Amino acid sequence: MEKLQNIRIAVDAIVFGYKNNGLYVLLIEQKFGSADKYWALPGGLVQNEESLSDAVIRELHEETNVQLTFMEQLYTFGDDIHRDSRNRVISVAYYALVDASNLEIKADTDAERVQWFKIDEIPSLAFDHNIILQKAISRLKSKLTYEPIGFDLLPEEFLFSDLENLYCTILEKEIDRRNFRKKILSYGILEETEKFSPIKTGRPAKLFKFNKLKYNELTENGFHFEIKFA
Amino acid sequence: MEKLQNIRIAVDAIVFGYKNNGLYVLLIEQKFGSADKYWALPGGLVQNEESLSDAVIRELHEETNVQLTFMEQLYTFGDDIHRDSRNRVISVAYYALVDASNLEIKADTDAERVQWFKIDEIPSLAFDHNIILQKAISRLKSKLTYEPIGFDLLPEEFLFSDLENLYCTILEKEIDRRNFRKKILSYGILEETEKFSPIKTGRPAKLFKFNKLKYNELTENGFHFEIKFA
DNA sequence: TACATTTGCGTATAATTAACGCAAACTCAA
DNA sequence: TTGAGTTTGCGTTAATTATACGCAAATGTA
Repeated sequence: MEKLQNIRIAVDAIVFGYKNNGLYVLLIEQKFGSADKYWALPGGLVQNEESLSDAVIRELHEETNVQLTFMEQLYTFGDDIHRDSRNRVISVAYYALVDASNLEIKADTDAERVQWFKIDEIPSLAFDHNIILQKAISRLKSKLTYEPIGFDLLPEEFLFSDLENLYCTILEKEIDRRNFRKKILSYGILEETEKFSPIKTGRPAKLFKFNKLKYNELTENGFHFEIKFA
Repeated sequence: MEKLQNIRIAVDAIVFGYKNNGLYVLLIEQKFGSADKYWALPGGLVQNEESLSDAVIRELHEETNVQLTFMEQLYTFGDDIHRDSRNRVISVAYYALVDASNLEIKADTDAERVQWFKIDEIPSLAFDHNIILQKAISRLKSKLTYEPIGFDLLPEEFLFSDLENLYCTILEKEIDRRNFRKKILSYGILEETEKFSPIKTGRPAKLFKFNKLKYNELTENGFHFEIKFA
């Protein structure tokens, strides 16, 4: 006869933001006991009557107040049965994007601190969260090349140079500015606005908007977004 | 105060096989009570001291005796909290490939029947297994275009026409035989053998082997497998 | 020996990608 | 007011890759 199943199920969230030409991830500081402090991904146990994605939303709302522009299941971590030393916990990880340009994260509470960390300055995290984060970064990078999720990291209206920088920074690649522009424009998924950048250096730059409706329409007709680099 | 978590965790497997120019999936017949019979994906509850992927292997071994050539996590289904009407069960689904050309599935036991089903002749399955299967098919299709997993569905040594038929059948697309051959050969990931097909119609065809070592080496140097169709 | 069939190699053309030139439109400082 | 510095926005050309075919070679069979 089998023993009763005694496995807990949790969700963890990797929230990415892009600001100051850098990719950031949201971490919280967990306090175990008095001196034991660890930065960790936001997350927690799933409630009995709650869907997995609702659990992620709830945990994020409890710990931060970010407004997600995109969320997707990443992977379920349950092969290392001692990833949490106290109990067996299986974690379903989700990654999400926010427009970080215009965002206040929740004020610190007694229990927790919340903070953006630059992607190349991540400390040692609790549990297997460094591994989870690596997987999220790698997924973000590849998704960026075949779906237009870069726009979910930018403000509603953005400069072409912002988009270009975002791609260069996250994918860590050089890119020909002119070919990149030509390619994206050829897709016809951007809308020009009448507005111009407030930045007062060089030739004034138009602000663009991503036309999601148009993108969906094209996609239904077999269009496939793709950004490749040398 | 929170109620104790009461959620079960299961794994389910989608095992694909390719034979007679068709894509097949392995299903088992589950018996609930006397008259209630349902075809379902192989799977079951995860044991306390067992990794997720071990659980899949174990369940498959208990129910079938297939030899997997590829396995990967697909998705975790836990948003519909009533997907199993008896308890809340979250299922981590894995999909796997086998060389079905030379394979005996386990003899029926009293409890269960095991059978290959052609992908376009799937009955109504237990729980949300039709949805899970759809997701697996869609993942298989897309993965086929950017990773060389087609070879995992074929025998060690195969004809070019087999590979070509596999792609046409699974992706449901026409393809120019000559361009397909040229493209695959240009990658240098196939080895010619000295052997020829036993089929006695038309010009004798060479048998080929997939050179996985060579593929891995190329991949490390930035090579990217890709098969696109018009 | 002619014919049906499938394999294996080749070539011409179209489409796409990569590499780069350069003027336009602004700010700022001399 | 003018020239230097900077960034944007639009082109042009060469290289590469994809697409659409043609056709002979090698078998079995009538």
